[in-house]
Amino acid sequence: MSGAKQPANGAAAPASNFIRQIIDADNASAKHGGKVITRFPPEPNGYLHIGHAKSICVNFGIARDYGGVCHLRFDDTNPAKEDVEYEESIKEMVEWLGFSYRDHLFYASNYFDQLYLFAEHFIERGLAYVDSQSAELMRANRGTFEKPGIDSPFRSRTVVENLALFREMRDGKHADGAHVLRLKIDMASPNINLRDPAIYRIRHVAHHRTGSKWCVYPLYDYTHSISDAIERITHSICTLEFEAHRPLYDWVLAKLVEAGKLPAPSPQQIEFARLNLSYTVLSKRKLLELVDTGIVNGWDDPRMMTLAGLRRRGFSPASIRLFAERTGASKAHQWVDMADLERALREDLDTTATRAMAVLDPVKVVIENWPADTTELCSAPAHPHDESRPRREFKLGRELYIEREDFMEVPSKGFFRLVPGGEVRLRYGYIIKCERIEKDADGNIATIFASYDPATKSGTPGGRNVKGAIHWVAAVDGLRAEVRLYDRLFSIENPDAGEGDYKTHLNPNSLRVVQAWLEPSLVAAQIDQSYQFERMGYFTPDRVDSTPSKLVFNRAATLKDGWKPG
RNA sequence: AGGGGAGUCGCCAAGUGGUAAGGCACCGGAUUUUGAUUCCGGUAUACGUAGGUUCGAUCCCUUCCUCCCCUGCCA
Repeated sequence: MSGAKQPANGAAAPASNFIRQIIDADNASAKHGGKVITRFPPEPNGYLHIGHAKSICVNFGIARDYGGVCHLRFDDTNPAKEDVEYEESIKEMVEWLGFSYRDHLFYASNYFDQLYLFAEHFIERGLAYVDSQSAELMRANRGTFEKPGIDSPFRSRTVVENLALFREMRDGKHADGAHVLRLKIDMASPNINLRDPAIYRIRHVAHHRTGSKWCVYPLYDYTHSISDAIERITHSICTLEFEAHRPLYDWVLAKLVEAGKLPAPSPQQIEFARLNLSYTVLSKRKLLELVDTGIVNGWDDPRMMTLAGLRRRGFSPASIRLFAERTGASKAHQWVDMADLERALREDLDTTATRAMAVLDPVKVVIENWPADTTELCSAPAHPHDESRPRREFKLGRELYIEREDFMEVPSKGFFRLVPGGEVRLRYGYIIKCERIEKDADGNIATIFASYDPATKSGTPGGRNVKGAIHWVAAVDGLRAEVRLYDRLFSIENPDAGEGDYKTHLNPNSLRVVQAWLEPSLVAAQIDQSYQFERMGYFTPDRVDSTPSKLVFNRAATLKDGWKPG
C-alpha cells in the first residue's frame, strides 16, 4: 500500500519521505478514494532549471508510483511577464526529462471565467471588497511583522457598490492600479498573507492565451488554490516559501466548499525544501543577468544549470532523474554539491555511453621501427561490458598522437604511463617503448620517438603485458574536432554568500576550447547521444554548432580519477 | 504582536518510546588493456543544547542556541 515503488532506472526504490507518508495515510483512510493527482505549475516567464527538474521528478514521480497522474499547469496569470516562447520550452523540457503531460495539460487562464464568478460570489457574501487605496497606501496600512495593519477606508463598501465597481474594473472603465479586489479576512492577523490579500488587479495588457478578453487578472494565491480544486488535485506539492500561504489557500477553498461551489475534500498543500546547488546560482533573476550581460552565451549555454544548458552539455534525462531521486524530498534545507550531479551523470552514462578514443592535448609519437606507409586495422568494443554492440575500427600507423599528460620526462612516484626508456600499451594496439624525445625552441616536447614490439598486438593469447595502457589516435585516420571543456561557473561554493556581488566569483576557467584528435568512428556521432572518450570523460556533439564537416564536442564530465601523484 | 518552518555521519536521508536504514563521498582489498567500471569489506556509543518524564528517549515535556521564510496590485 506504500505506493508501487518502481525504480527509475534500476536504481534503488525511492526512499520513504514525508510526502509519501501523507499520501499513504490518505490512501489508508480513502480520503480521495485512493486517487493521487499532483501538478507541476510553472509560470511561463523563464526557462526551467535543475531546481525545477527536482520538482518535476517529485510530482510526476509520485503520480507514477501511485498510479495517479500529474498535471502540467501553466500558472499564466500575469500577462505582462509571460510568453508562449517560455511555454514551449517548458513543455519540451518536461518531455525531455521523460515525463508525459499529453492528456494532462492545463492553464490557469482557462479558469478565468470561473475565477471571476467566484470573485463575485465572495463579494456577494461580504467576503471581498474593492479597495481604491494606492499601492503605497495599501503597503503602509498593511502594518509590519510586529504591528497589525489598519482597515482600508474602503473596507466597508456595500455589496452593491463592490459589485458595480468590480464589474466596471472588468469592463475596462478604470486605469491600471486604480482599484484592486481584496478578500476581507483580518487586517490584524499575525500572518501577513491573511491581512486582506488582493486577489484581482487591473492590467490593460493582452494575454498570450485569452487575448484582450480580460483587463483584470487574478493573483497567485487565489488562482492557485482554486485551480487545484477545479482539477481535483489531491496533493499540491510546492516549496517551503509557500508555507505561510497555506492558511490562505485553505481559507479560500473552505469558503467555496461550504458554499457548495467546489467539491470536498479540498487538495492539501504540502511544502518541501527547494534544491540548492553549490558553485552555481539558480534564481531566475541571476540566470537572466548572466545571459543579458553576456557572461554566458544564452540560456542553453552548457555552463548554465538550466535544463536546456544541461541537455546541451550532455546530461542525460536519466542522470537528472537519478540525481533528483538521490537528493530526496524533505523539509530540511538541503545544500547539494555540484559534484553529486556529475556523479549521477557518470553512473548513468557508464552503462550506456559508446566508447571512443580522443586525444585532447596531443603530442606526436613516431614509431621508428614501424614500416613507413603501412597501417594496421585495430578494433575495440563499443562498450566494455556489452560485446553485443558492433565494434568500432580504426587504423594504427607510424605516426600517432597521445595525450600530453600521458608522458612524463621526469615521472612522479607511481606514474605508470609513458616515460623515457619505459613501455606502455597503446590501448587495442601494441606495446611501445619511448626511445627519445625531441623538444621545440621553448623546451616543450615536440615529438616522442618510440619503438613497438610486434609480438604484443592487443588480444594476443599469452602475450606479455605492461601496467599502463593509454589512448591514442593515428595521424592517418584521425579526425580534427573542436572540444569544449566546461567547468563550474563559479569558483566558490555559494556565490551568494561571498563578499560583494555574486558575479565577482566567476570561475575564469569555466570554458576551455581545444583542438582535439578523434578516432574516425566519431564522424557518425549523434546529437543527444553521449560518448565516453576513454580515460577522459563523457562528451556529446554540440547540438547547435556541430556539423559533420566541423565537429564540435562538449565535455559533460570527466571520468573519476583515482590517481594521486605522490 | 509577530507568525511560520528546520536542525540525525563530510553531503543527502530513513527511523519517531525499545536500544541509529540506505545512498553518495571516503578508506581498505579483489578483478581490470579505461589509474574508469564491477566486486567484496570498513566507516555515527550517536540524533543542535540543557534539563525533565520513563525500566528505557533521536522519538514525549520544558529551556536555550542556530539557520531559513513572510510586510508584491510577482509566482
